[in-house]
Amino acid sequence: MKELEVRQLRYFVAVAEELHFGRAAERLDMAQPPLSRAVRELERQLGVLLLKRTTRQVTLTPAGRVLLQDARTALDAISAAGRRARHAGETTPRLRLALKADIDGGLLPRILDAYAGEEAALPVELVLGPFGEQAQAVRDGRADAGLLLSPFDDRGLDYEPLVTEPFLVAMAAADPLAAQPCLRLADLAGRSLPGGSPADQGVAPGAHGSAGARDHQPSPAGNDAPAASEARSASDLPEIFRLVELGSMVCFFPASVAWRYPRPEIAYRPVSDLEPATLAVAWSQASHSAAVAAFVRAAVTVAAAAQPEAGNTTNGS
Amino acid sequence: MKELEVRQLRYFVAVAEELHFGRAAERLDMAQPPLSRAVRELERQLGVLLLKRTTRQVTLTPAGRVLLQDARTALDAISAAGRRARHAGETTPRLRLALKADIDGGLLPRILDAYAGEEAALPVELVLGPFGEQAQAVRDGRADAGLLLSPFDDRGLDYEPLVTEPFLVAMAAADPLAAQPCLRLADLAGRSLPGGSPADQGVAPGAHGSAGARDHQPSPAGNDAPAASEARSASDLPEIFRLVELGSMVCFFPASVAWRYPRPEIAYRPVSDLEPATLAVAWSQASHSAAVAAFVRAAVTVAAAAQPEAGNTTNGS
DNA sequence: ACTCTTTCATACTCACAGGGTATCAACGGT
DNA sequence: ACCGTTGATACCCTGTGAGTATGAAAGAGT
Repeated sequence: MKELEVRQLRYFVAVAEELHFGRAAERLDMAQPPLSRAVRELERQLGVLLLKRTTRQVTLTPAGRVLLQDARTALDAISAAGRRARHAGETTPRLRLALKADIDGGLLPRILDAYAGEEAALPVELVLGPFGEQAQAVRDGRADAGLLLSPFDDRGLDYEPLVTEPFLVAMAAADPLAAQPCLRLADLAGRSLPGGSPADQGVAPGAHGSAGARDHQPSPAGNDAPAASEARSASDLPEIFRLVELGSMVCFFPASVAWRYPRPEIAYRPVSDLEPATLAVAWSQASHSAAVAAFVRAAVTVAAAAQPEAGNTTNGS
Repeated sequence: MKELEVRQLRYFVAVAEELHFGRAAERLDMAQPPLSRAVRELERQLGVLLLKRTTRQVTLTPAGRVLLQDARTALDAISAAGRRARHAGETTPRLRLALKADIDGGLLPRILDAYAGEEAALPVELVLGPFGEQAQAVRDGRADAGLLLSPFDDRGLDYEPLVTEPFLVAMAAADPLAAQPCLRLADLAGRSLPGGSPADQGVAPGAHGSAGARDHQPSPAGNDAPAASEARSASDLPEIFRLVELGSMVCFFPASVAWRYPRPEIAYRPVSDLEPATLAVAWSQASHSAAVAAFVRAAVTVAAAAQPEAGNTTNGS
């Protein structure tokens, strides 16, 4: 019953995600045979069959699915440990805040102001992630805290809700649907959404936890660069707006984002049967840092002042 | 910027806990020089000084403290991944429930009953942990769920409170303090508590999170046995009761535990300024298993029926 | 049905990293 | 001043993880 190894987990996750030893090996930048051996050895150690292989295809067993989940969180925890330790050693400690540009509900300036006034305040460094990867950034230690929209994968995170606001659908002003003052999801059936990567923006308030957003890591492993440009279908706001104006797609935004981009050619309409978006401040359960605590306090205070009727659901910590 | 290794974290944690390379090496069952080298190499990789060494003593730097925290959670996550995968591969899947004998508030039979009626119910295996190590057992995958008393280290766990009941202090019936119907903490100053291992029973509602209960793992590493007998000062209930009867110490218990051990020679008294104990059902954030969900549902339902006035603070998941 | 291709497994070799032993060097207590 | 304690350095050696070459099995195509 020997010790489990990081290498083994990385290998297994790669294979489990690719469901193909050859591709997985390529992704890991190694040859296929040692990869096969390593996974077999892992199975032997655990006494469990993780993958069902035929010469034509590889599938996960139930135990494999369990391990895939846990291995990902474990690998996150490891990266987080390394990143945080590195960060803690830097000469100028900073608070790294992960957010998606413009989803702060207009609160960010006030939050930063309030935070600057706190005792334990540090200089804030914004970590702009292109996807819905804010939660992941906090989880794996690239950021100390994050502002994120509510259906997010909260494993390993503590969080405090800040403000809740409705989702609006953005569509071409000329769209016949724009005549109605309020829509329902069914009305939008058949309209194309920013598909491919539904992770961007507040699209698809369905996909929670589990797989969903984090199956592939498109950037080459171990790349700490500020998030390589996402060459997806349509991912930056100007491009999305352009497509919306042209009527070739519709898109959901939290109200505060919509207010920030008033465009004559785009109509924003509420959607009656769509869960509202909740902006939350999240941080890793693992780190009890005074700077983070101060930031959370600042954020909650500002949000409470901005939306005084909000409920106060305290969780964890 | 190479990959962090499990071995390195284990080594660092050992040294950080012992603050002594020699002892740490012994604990890791290896020689001292390679340990020193490994830790140095870790520091080099992170570009951070983790330990300040003089020839006479070793101390943690701030970065070292940060890493100690994160390394522990990371190591837990790794063990959990291994244990859960092993468990998922077993032919008879079971729900492993961690609890301390008698702290279930008398709810356990009813909860098990209700659970047995659930769709996704599995045979339940009780994991009796001697310490306050239930949370740890759930965290590192030895158990799928746990019943634990409230101030517990909830990192990595989701939980749902079940019932709240006051702590009582148990003392010799002959004790002069027993004359009073209700005590305050100050009255007990100077009385000896079950010291040494304050982790047992609901003693000391202070020590939360961080270090505290989990610094050493007394049982030999990798031992999956049903928790080796704890040879601490006084850890099993009969022994504790004996000492209480003799007046040589006092001890706190949640009310339901006290009711279960009525003894003529022992007086139970409420303590006015002591936080009540909350029993909670907890499970790992990482595992979204139907069996666990069913158990939580059963537990919450039973608890709600037993204590209908309880508030309903929902958190996570 | 035969073949070709795809894909995972096996056999063998090699290199390096992690561990051991012996020893040194620095600092403290007496 | 000396000795004991404790971490660091030097050197060697073994085990294991990775590569290359090759095999075997199972679909797909004709």
